[in-house]
Amino acid sequence: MKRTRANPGDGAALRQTLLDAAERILLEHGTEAAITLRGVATAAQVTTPSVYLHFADKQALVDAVAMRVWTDLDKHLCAARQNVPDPMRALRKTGAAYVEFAARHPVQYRLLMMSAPSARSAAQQTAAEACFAHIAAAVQPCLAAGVFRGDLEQLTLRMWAAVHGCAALLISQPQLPWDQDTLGDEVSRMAGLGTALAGRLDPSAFYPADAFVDALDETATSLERHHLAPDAPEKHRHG
Amino acid sequence: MKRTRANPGDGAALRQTLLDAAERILLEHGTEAAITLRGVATAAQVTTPSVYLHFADKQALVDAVAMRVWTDLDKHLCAARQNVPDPMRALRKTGAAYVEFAARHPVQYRLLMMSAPSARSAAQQTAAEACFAHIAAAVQPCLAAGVFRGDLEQLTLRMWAAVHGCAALLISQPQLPWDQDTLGDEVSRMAGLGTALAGRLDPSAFYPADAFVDALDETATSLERHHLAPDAPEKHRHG
DNA sequence: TGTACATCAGTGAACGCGCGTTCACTGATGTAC
DNA sequence: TGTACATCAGTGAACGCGCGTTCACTGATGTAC
Repeated sequence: MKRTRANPGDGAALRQTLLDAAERILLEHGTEAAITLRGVATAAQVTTPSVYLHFADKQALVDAVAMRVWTDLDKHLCAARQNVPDPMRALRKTGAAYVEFAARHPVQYRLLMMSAPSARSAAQQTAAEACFAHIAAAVQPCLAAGVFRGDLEQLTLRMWAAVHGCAALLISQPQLPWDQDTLGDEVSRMAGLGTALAGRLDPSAFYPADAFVDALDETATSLERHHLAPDAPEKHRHG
Repeated sequence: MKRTRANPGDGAALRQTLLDAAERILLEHGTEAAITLRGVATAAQVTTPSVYLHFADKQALVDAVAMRVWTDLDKHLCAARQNVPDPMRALRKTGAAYVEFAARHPVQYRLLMMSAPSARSAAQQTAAEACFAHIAAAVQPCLAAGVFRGDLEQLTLRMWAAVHGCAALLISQPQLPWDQDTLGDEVSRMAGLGTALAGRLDPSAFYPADAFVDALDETATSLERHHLAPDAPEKHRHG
C-alpha cells in the first residue's frame, strides 16, 4: 500500500494525513515529545521535507493537532447542555462532560492543558478563552436564577478549576482509586452546591463544626421538602 | 571565583551544588526540558561527567530535584494545619496552603504534577501518596465531626482535585484574572461547603433552581444564627 | 621526618544519535497552442 | 491530435546542533612505613 502522489490541486489532502499521523503517534506514545517530523512523515508515507509543504515548522504542526482537539472539546461541551433548561442541571452536565472528555482523551487533554508553557500559540490562546466562555455560559444562568451570587468571571474560574482539577489529577495520578463514571458529575455537583452556599455566607466569618452540622441538616431537610422525583422534568414543582 | 576540588570525603558536597544548579536552571527557563547535564555541570563549575559521580543518569538528577520539592510541599502542608483544632478551618487552611505553594513555586509545582508521565519514579510515587495522605488527614476530622459524610478516600480525591485544579489552571492559564491571595482559601471553602451539603442530599435527585434558592437562603439564615465573631477561638459557641 | 602509595574527586576528549531544517532537484499532470 | 511547457507535489542528500553517556586518565590529599 504505497501512497500515491496527489494530483495538482489536491496537495492539501496531505495536510490531513499528516495531522492524523501526528495525532496517532501522540496517542501511541502518550507524550508530545514523541511527535517528530521524521516520524510523522514516515507514518504518512512521505519524506520528511514534505511536512514543510503544509506547516511552517514543527511547532505549527503540533499547534494544528492541538487546535483540532480544542474544536472537539468545544463541540463536546456545546452538546452537553443542549436542551437542559435548568441552570444547575446544565452546569452539572457541562462539568461532567468536561471531565468525561479528559478521561476519554487523556493524552490530548494533556497536550491542551498540561504541556510546556512555550507551546501556547495565539490560536490556542483564543481556543482557551472560548473554553472559558463555555463554562461561563453554564455559570451565568445560575447567577440569573439567584442560586449563585458574586462575580461571573470569578465563579467561572472556580468552576473551571474544580473540573480541571479532576481531569488533570486523573491524568497525572492514574493509580489513585478514581471512579471515572461518576467523578465529573459529583465534582460538578459539589462545586455547584458549594458555590451556591458560599455566596450566602460571610467569607470571613467562622462557623464551628457543630454549627455546620445543625445548619446543613436543616438545609437537607428543606431541600427534601422541595424534592422532585429523580430526573423528572423540572417544569412541575411540588409544594 | 573558581571552584576548588573537594577534599577526599567531602565529595558529597558536589551533590548539593548540582541539585542547586539544576533547580536554578529549571527556574530560569521555566521548563524541565532546560535541565541539561552540560548546563547543570557548567553552572556548578564542573565538567559534565562529574555529574555521574553522584547521579546514575539524567533521570536520577531530575528526580532528586523533584524529591526536594516534594519535601518542601510536605513541610508547607504540615505547617498549615498545626494548632488549628476546628476541622473545617483546618481543611480550609490546608487547601489554601496548597494553592499558595503552587502559586509561589509554579515551575516546581509543574515539575511534580504536570510533567510527562515517564518522569515518575518510585520515590515520586511514594511522595505523591504522602501528599494524598496529608489531604486525607485534613478531611478525616471533618468526617469525624459529622460535617462530611461518605468515603474518606473519595472525599479526599475531590478535595485534592479542587485545589489542584486551582493550582494547575493558575499555572497553565496565567493570563486569566486570578486573585492569588484569596483563591486557595475560597476554593477550599467552596469545596468544603459543597462536600458537606452534597453528602446530605440524594445524588440522583433533582432539585429545581428555585428550590435551591429557598433552601440555601434558609441554611444561610440558620448558620448566621450560629455565627461566631470573625476568627474568634472556636471553643465558645453562641446559642 | 621523609617517601612511596592508595584513594578518590574531577577531567578531557570522544562516541553515536536523533533531531529540525535547507536546498537543489525530479517527474507526473494539466494546459496552451 | 501532437507537442512544448508551466505547475506543483514530493524527493534525496546533507547541514549543524546539542544531547546523554563512556572511558581512560590526572593530580592533589591523606596515610602507612
